Amino acid sequence: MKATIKDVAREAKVSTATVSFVVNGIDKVKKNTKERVLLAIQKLNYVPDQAARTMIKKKTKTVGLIVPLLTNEYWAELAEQIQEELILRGYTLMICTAGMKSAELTINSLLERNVDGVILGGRIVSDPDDHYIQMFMDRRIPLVSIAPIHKDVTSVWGDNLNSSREVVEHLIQQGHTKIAYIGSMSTGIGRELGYRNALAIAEIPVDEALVRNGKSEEVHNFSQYGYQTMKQLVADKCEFTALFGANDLIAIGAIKALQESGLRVPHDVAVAGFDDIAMAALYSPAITTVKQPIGEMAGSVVAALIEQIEQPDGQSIARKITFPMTVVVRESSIFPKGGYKN
Amino acid sequence: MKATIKDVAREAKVSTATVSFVVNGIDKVKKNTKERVLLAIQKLNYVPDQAARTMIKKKTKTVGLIVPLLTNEYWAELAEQIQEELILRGYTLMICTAGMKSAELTINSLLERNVDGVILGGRIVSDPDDHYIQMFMDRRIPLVSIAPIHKDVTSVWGDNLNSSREVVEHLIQQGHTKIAYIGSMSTGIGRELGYRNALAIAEIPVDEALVRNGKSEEVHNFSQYGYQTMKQLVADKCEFTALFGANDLIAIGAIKALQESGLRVPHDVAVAGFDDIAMAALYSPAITTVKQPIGEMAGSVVAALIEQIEQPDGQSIARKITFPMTVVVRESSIFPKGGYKN
DNA sequence: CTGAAAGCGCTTACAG
DNA sequence: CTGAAAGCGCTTACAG
Repeated sequence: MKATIKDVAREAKVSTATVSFVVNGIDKVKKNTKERVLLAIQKLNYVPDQAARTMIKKKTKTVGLIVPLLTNEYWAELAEQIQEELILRGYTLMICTAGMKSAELTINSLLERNVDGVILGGRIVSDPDDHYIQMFMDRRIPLVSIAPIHKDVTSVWGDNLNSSREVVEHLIQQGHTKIAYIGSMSTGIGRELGYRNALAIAEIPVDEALVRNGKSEEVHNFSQYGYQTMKQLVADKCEFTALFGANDLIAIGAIKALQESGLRVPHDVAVAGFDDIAMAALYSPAITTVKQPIGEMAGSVVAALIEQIEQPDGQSIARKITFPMTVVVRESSIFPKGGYKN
Repeated sequence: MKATIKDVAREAKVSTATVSFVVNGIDKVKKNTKERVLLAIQKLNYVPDQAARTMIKKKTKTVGLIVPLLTNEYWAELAEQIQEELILRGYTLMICTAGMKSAELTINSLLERNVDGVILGGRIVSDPDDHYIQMFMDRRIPLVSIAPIHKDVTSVWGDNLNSSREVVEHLIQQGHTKIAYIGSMSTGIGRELGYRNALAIAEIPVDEALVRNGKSEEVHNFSQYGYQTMKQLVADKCEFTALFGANDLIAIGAIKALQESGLRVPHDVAVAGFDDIAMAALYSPAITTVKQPIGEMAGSVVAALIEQIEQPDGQSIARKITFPMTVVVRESSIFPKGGYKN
């Protein structure tokens, strides 16, 4: 049988109020009493019942996270970090993967459960009209996002533009001038702009044939998209000696395609990706990429959300919080001994 | 102000009990009365409070899933599939990653939220004495696991032993006799036994120097573990022409180490992994592995759990449900033209 | 500091 | 059929 606050009170020979004070860290209880209560809690394996608490407080201490999918390591890691941050602050996380058939049901379940707030990991793919965003806002559910998706929603984001510029500048410094770009709607415009800016600063004209941008509907699977797009680039007989892929999975797919076409990386084509997933270091060749400060971003997004939840009258103007990111140079872009053949 | 059942009762001039009967479709109420109540509900925009209901019914329609971590694609996919199955049956999923610092807090939150049931994805790493399993069982929380971790818990599992035997037999058929094994506590004993059985059937004596088994405490990061262990095998000057890694990440880490040591895969060493994560097909070389039927396993584990939740008096004997798995042969183990050098 | 007691909004025996 | 009432497990003024 599950122990209740009454059982603990009886065991510790105090009132339920005192137990409640101890459990909630309200500093009213004599040290001696407190210890007795803690002992009883431990002995009975007491865990407070959230439902009862919720009924009184009208707060569920639950936050929803909507991500496109979990099988992309980037989102998986973000979800882990966000959960960690939330749990330390006493909140529970409910994860929704918006890429599944059941997306609508999952998102609705957030509403039914009366979550205290929602973190949006990018735009909800199945929701072109921001229908859900509007619904959350109508219900006054605090909202925060990982990408700047709506002018009234505070967002946390990496500085995609500048870090993309930096990684492309790294390729340029390696002697490349014919640099291809493979991105998609869902990797965001910032990375493409960074690519274009780097070329502009170096006074290299952009060859639009080398810029490939998949519409998000087409891109369910980044690595496959990278693979197919690179096959296409090769089939189109495009000339290039380097590639900037808008994320690591795209880059890995592209490398696979290059290798199948008999092109070596980095000897024939240098490659850089984005995100620094674990596989970037493990791949062969190890992939030059950009590392996002996921831990910090998770902390920031959680802090912003909890601020909104707990101080609803505070600053309500939506902010954009931008984090710097770091270029990580690895084998896939390093100028090999003997130089490039082109 | 939100309307309560009392407001409705007053409005309809009945008792709260009658309102409750109407709301819950309990057919006890005279048609006339019922209509009056429905009218009042509509007028007041009454929505029952879930928290209050939960407190009495002791059912939250929520299920917890405990996985070691989310950044392993295998667990991420399993989590996605389980969520999909649950949501279609009207349940919400709460995911806990047991590998984080906050593991204890997260698991406790499952108890606080009074989940109706728990799915254990393998043994909880931080819980050597099955303290949590015991706690769930003590509280009569329906429990189901993805690996056979406890004799009283129904489990769903792939047939590790036989599929491991098959993949090692594939290596043997390729002409290999000196086959190394890298596994760990957390990948389970079945895969190692399959390896041993394959050798035994082929009458190849096991060279224990080639069998490496990390204790689970040491193995936080499979790919790194595979990398280091392979470095060690090479440093130990062990003779082998093939490797069976107990999962794909171990295999990938090992390949990385082999390549750094100047050994080519599969020319000098053939490699096979396990799980068929997306990266297995994308890696270079593509990795021979074993594919688990994750969708079916998720469906099965959810069905077993919901059966326990909704028919607690039904079959209570713990079952072991085993799924067959498929060997997927790819480049990393294919005998190259010209044969092996040893 | 600590306890007795009044709820939070709902369900459910138990009477009538 | 319907109502009065006893909880579910917790929090929180209000006394002492």
